[in-house]
Amino acid sequence: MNPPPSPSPAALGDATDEPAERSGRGGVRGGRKQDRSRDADILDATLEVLADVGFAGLTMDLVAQTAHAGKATLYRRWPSKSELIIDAVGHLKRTQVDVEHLPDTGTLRSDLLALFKEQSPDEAEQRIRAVAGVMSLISHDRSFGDAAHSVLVEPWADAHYILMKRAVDRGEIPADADIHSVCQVAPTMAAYRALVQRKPFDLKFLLSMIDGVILPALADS
Amino acid sequence: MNPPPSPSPAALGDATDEPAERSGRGGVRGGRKQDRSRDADILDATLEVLADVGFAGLTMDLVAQTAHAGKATLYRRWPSKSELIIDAVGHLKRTQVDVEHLPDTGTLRSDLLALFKEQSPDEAEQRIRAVAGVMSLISHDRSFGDAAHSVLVEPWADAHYILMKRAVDRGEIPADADIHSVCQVAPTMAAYRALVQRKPFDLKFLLSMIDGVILPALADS
Amino acid sequence: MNPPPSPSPAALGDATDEPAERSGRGGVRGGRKQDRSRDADILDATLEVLADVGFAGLTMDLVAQTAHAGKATLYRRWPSKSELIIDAVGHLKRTQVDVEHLPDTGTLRSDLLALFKEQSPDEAEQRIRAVAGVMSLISHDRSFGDAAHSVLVEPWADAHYILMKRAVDRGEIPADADIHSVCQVAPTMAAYRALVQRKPFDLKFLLSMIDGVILPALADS
Amino acid sequence: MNPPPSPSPAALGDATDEPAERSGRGGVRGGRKQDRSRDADILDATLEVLADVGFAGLTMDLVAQTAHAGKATLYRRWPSKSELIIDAVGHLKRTQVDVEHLPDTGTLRSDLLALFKEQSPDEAEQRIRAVAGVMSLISHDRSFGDAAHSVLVEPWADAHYILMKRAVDRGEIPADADIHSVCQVAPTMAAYRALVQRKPFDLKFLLSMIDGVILPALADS
DNA sequence: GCCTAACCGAGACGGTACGTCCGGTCTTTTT
DNA sequence: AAAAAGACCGGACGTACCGTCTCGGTTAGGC
Repeated sequence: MNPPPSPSPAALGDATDEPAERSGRGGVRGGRKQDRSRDADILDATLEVLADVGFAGLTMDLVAQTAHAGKATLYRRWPSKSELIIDAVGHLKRTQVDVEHLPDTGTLRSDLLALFKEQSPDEAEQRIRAVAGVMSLISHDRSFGDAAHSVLVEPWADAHYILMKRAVDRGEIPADADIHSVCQVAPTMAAYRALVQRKPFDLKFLLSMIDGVILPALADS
Repeated sequence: MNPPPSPSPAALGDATDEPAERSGRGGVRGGRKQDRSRDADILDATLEVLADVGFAGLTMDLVAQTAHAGKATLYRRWPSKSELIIDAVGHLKRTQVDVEHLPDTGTLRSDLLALFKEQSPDEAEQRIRAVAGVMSLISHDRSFGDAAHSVLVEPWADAHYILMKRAVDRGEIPADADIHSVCQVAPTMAAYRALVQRKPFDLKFLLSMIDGVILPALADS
Repeated sequence: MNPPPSPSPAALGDATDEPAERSGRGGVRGGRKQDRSRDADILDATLEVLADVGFAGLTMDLVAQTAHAGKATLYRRWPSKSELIIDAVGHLKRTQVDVEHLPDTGTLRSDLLALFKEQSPDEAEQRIRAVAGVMSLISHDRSFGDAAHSVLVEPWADAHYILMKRAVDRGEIPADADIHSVCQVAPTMAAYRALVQRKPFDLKFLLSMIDGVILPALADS
Repeated sequence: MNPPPSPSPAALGDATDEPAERSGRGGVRGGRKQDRSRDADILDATLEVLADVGFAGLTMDLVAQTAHAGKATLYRRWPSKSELIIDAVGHLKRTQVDVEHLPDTGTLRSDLLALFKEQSPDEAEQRIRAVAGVMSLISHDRSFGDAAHSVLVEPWADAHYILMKRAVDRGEIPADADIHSVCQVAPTMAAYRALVQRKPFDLKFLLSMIDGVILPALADS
């Protein structure tokens, strides 16, 4: 549903795709290759530091030290602290919803509830705190919003979409329901709650969404 | 529905509540009074700088210079940069929704559309840009989220609530609909769009909300 | 004999001698004064650090920390590390030869020897090590050579000059001797030994100078 | 008088003196030989860079680039930047004084003047600038002082010694004069002038030395 | 002629210091 | 005592450079 949002420092790779364009005399162009395995180390270190000391306490020196890297290595890959953090947040996405093993209880309502209960509160908390801690970056870099969205909302909207599609397939809800719009509601409002209001996405709120908005919106007219 | 969100520089008031504690002889307490007219100048300067260089480029020195004030004058009124900016955002005129003169066209759908078309796109844009520009503060100061919420979402949720209540009253929608939950949907998702995704809250999106979520959710079951 | 070689950060003081030249509206021009007492603190800290860790180990952060100052305070006064160190070396000069109390033994030879023995070997060693440790700066800044010269050679040349003048006055050496040239010999060669060859300025070398060069050059022709 | 100052890259030789310690089976030791012709290229490049940007602006990357060499090639030959520069200075052609063809005009005074006028001002200037430019190294490496001394002072002191010995031989000056000490005076003070004070070693100064110090010191007592 | 090891240019790497900038406090002078 | 101006401390930023290590490729030897 959402294409992989080109995550990482691409500029360098692109530039070296074209060898021997220096001068007419043959293009010697050697040199040690950039060790791309450092990328992941650095991004992991960034997330670790973020979790440890928060955004306010994150410094490039600390990241470099944690990743056992030189600052120059960081700046060779990312032009600024902001870009590094944005990439690191984009790196979070892998740990998310397992679309292959969604709950299948027979009714949409219990499916949605099961999906909510399935996730580890700790992991969710950590993910939200990481993203919330760096909301600062929204004003620095437009693309941060996309990264945050793709981490916090899209996977859940996808999951909701699948659950609703199944409900349509088994005739639980009418085929003409706008499940594309409805599947966005709970994940988006949960993210807003977490990021802006800093209130937990708890069961009470989820129930008000499911029983007050989602299921009524999908019911037979 | 929402209490007036305590808007202003509180630190000072607290400090000056207790004068004359210097010597025992009865309150020597003299000296020049704080010139409260500077408050507005400084807040205006803050907003001006925010508009000019954005949050990332905003410095206290720059605000002081723009307001033709000394830095000490700023810190005498606000304890930190964050608090100043939060106050400045709270200073944005809250004249968004005139609850006394909401549209009344006969159907909920056209009421909602009329409410949307009523607002000046320019003012809305400015308000959103100002708030979005300082989303940074969310990670610094918890209360900023509340300020943003009360500026961007609450007035609209209130308006939606009133319109839906009217629809209930005239029998257009069933009395047992959870209008309290539904009235949050469009304003919240619009704010999320504006703040996180930085996409405009346009008619197309509004229609998908109204026709895909809100009206179905409020229809007879 | 040698005029005080304008030692210190003068640029600022000069600039602020002329008030009210900002704009036509009156020249408000307030602001905290630069605390000149920090100058000496910082120079002392610089010399202390130099003595402790040597030139190679001297960093601006360390100087700032030792002086309990911010780095900005250092850079407000000196434009670079080199300039600071040069000034610090120029600051050494006060501890030197006491021209008022030169030895007076009756003969030039024993006067010169007494002058040599008078000085504390420790202080001399410290002074030489400080200067030698920062000879690096010679290639950075031309004026460093002057500072080193005025610290290491001029006071001694002055002293030698006075001793030789006395010898002329009492008829020990002829009046037409070029004491102005000869008084430079021992101090200059001692400095060269100390700075370039890193050999001590010991008694053996002094005697070879006095008996091999200075006294013969001043003897009756 | 002065032994040839061991000029060159020793580290390599030492390293290759002990081959075949890898495995027990008898010294597999093959491989390409070090291309010693690069040595001179690199030293020349070092001197070129020194002349261009001075010691302060000299970086190993710049030398490598100028010599069209890799940095590893530099460090394979010299263990540090200092050592490279010292070697480069030692590489300066030592063809200053032709001991076989010293002037012989009949008097010591005109011999000394002739020796001074003989040298090309340009070459002398270049040599002094090169050495002065790297005086920095004195604080890093003790042996640099010896290198500078042997380039700038010793050849001239040797020459002066020979001229004075001749003057003794032909009876111009007494045999008991300490010509060993006196022959050091002018060369040393000239070097000090050039290195520390950065003043030229001009005729005026030379005359003050010859007529004010050297000749009086060597005159009959 | 082929294999192997050390060489070579190029440049990424870890580490450290530089000089700049900014937040929040304190000082000087004026009102 | 509050105001404007700006110096002050502390600490992070992004850059530059040293000395090491890695890359792909080249050049001697020994077989």
